Amino acid sequence: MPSPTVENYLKNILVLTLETGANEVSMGRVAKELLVTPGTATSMVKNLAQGGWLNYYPRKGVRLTRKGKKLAMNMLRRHRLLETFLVETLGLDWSEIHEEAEELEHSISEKVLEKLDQFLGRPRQDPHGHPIPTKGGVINRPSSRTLSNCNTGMNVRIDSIVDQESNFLKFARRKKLFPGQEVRVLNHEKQADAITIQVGRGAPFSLGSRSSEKILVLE
Amino acid sequence: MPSPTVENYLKNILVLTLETGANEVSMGRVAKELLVTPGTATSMVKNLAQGGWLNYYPRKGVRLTRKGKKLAMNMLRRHRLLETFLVETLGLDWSEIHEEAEELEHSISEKVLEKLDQFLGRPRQDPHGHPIPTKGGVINRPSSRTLSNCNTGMNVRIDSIVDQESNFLKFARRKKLFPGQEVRVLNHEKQADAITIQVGRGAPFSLGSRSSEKILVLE
DNA sequence: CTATAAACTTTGATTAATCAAAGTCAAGTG
DNA sequence: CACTTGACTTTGATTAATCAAAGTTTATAG
Repeated sequence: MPSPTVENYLKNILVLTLETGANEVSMGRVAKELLVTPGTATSMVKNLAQGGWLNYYPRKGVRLTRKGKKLAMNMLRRHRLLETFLVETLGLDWSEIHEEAEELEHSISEKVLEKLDQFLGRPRQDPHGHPIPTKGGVINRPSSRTLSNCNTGMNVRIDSIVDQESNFLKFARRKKLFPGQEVRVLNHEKQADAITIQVGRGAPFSLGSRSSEKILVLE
Repeated sequence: MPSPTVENYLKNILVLTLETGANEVSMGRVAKELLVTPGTATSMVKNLAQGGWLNYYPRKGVRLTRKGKKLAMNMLRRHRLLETFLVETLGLDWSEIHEEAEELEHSISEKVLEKLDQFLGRPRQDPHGHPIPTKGGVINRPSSRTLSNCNTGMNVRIDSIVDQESNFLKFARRKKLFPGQEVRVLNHEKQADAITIQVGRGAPFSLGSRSSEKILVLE
């Protein structure tokens, strides 16, 4: 329902708030980011306030409402998934993908996006290393603990698989190593460079450190 | 440069001319196809004539110029390549792809389109069996001769594979049955419902009529 | 407490695409 | 030939997004 312009304003305002830390953004910054004259930004922002996307404090700035933030997060998700697709699947150059995604993000449907996410193996990060918001509109700050630094006896849950290489992902799928799965560390011999785990109630098996470093976990 | 609306008018006018055989299209048909009121179609068509996309003969209809036809063919190419991608790669349902492609075709760049074409293996037909125009804007009328009606001793070249079902395509790829390949018909026993062929200098093998009907060839 | 600069807002105009409704034309029918 | 019908065109209004230029506010420097 919202126009591409609305989507753009909200996405850019979100990015500005994430960048600056503050959650209010001045009109000057908005206008500059969107490459429009200040007058245009003011009148557009009034419409957005009218639509309940954000709160507008004249001569102060704007702040996204919950509704606005949700939409903006979704746009960010679209953008970053598309960038991932363009690099990973189609092999476009890093430098070209931003503009391309900028266009496509407005016309891809929720359904196609979901299929794309699935096709890509639900990546957590885009090619620039930026986190991809979830469908629910949350940015998962990636866990810094990997399976390779868990000790014998620990029970952890898989957060994500860092490697997007398809052979590794196939292997991971076969072993049921995917986000959300419970993993029990049966044995970790640092010297042997091997960790023996059990996924759910499956048969135990071992991984070398190369592999176990790619698996991010939560305790 | 042309707006999505311009692209839509031209593409739909092209499709109407292809469907009806005639190369002039009445305003009534244009308005109905584009789901706008007749007045809207008239004024839009005047703009298009202004831009050199088509010739407008009041109370008669419109006819695409060379320039208009070129753009329209390009839109058709985009549409059909996208439909192919949505079915083949993302596994969307046949029934959903038209609307999706209708949106995406306006925002995908020439560069991404080219990569997509490459990724898909330069398909000749979309999932509905419609031919995909070439980059040059030409529709390759598919050959009407299939491998199933070739006789013993003939040498033919594969034009395209009609079936877009991925298992069949995988099989075809394994057997090197793809557009451009030379095929020698070693034996065709009509009664046995089998044709024995040799692709390039490969080992001979046989196909039943179900399969050989899916392979269009040129003599 | 003014004066000025910078930041912001208002105003009025423009563009593309659309509709509703009124007007016009062309083709037959009686 | 006059009349009706259907197809098409014209007219005038509307909407979203934009700019340029004029106006207002806030902060700061003297």
